[in-house]
Amino acid sequence: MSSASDKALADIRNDIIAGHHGPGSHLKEEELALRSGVSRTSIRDALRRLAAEGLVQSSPNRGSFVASFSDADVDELFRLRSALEAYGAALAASRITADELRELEQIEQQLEQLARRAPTDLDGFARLNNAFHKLVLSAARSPRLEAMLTPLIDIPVVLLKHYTWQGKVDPARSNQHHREIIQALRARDPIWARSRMQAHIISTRPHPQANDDQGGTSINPGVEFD
Amino acid sequence: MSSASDKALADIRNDIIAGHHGPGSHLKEEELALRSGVSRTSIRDALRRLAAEGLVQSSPNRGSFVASFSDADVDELFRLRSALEAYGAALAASRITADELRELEQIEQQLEQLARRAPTDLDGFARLNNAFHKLVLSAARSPRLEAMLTPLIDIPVVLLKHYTWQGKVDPARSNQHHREIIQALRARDPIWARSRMQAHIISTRPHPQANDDQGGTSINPGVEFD
DNA sequence: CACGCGCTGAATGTGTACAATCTGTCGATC
DNA sequence: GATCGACAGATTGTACACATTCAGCGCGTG
Repeated sequence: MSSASDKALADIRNDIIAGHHGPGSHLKEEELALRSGVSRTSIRDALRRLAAEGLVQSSPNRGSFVASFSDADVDELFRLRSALEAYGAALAASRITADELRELEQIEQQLEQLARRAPTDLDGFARLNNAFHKLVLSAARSPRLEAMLTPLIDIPVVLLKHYTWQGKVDPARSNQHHREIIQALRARDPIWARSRMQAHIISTRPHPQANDDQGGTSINPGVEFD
Repeated sequence: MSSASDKALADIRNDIIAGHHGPGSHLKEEELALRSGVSRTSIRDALRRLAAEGLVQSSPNRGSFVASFSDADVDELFRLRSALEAYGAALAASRITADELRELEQIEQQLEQLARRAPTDLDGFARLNNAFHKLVLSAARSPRLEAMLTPLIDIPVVLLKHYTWQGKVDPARSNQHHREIIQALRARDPIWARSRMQAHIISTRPHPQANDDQGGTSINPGVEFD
């Protein structure tokens, strides 16, 4: 399945990211089929793949729904992402090419340009930020890691659309981190790259508001993730 | 899609694990459909899910093939699994119930019984070992982590069938590790559980024979994984 | 009024037919 | 003899039609 199903996949994903389907909304197959101009068969295929990515959730005989995330889910997501992407950055430090490093710098400069403007273009920022992280990930040369992590990187973009990012995305600090990551990669220092990436992602994670330390089933910060 | 597709999924997976389809072999849809007594539609669905798990690889217009793993792949797999499952163990330490702990001990005792017999029943050992790890994982109460990790836990079973496990599976040592993990979980000590699990998995990983330290693109042990 | 039963319509699950694509082979040509 | 090209068979991709399941609703009953 290629052309039709791929088109469907792209269409649906774009519509979700663009906010056309809100979290929890029911993705009806026939509706999507009509919208994309392909048959339900291809739509189902695309939905399966999106479910595998975690962007939609399916239940038998009920259909597919856009995934929705609780605060705890988001926290969990970022911790996982932090652990995995830090691992990826360490691999990338050994394997990244000079070309890729150059491209990384280009992206970083574009990010800085964007950060200097007054009303921050959050959309564009997210897109460039994504490109940065995807590029580092691909430099790790681990297809499986890439497959697991790509959805985790994409999901925050969806979150941006529908949840209020708890107050602050700090472009300046984020760019500072990016520079440090590039520095570590250029030095080909896996440990450095690892810790920088981990710190970067954990620090960009949205805070569960006023994390009351009642303990219970909530996550114990700074302990469980590596 | 439930009954037919689920049956297909189970059938195909079992056949792969049982060694009926070797690594790299072409999984022809019609053939599988005949074998499972369902239509190609359901087979395709099952193949998609298996592809998402990484147990099969699909390419457009060519079909699906049983995944095959190079030594480097296997090494990568185990490192990833180590990082993720250690994280899961840490979560489990906070969240596991008394019932689950009891069940864990039961499994461990069965494993010990098996280890005492002369010709080690590798098949049964693998199955119980799997149950142990799956149970710890489910105690972490993180559906996403579970989804990512389950395939990584299952794949070694497939490997056992077709690759020569570099010499030694040491049941006694493995059981020793399991006891320590249970101990850490009962103490509800995330850090302890984490490090025990990590050590356990890394130590059960098959060694890429005589890891010649030529460096290059090969993995630098003890550095990149957390 | 609350509860339960059965119906109905919409949505998903499954099967089958047809279209598109690829792989390997056979033969013609240089 | 080697290479290129076209054909044939097999295999996957897509569409559509039918079967099945489920959620909601209205009706009747205690």
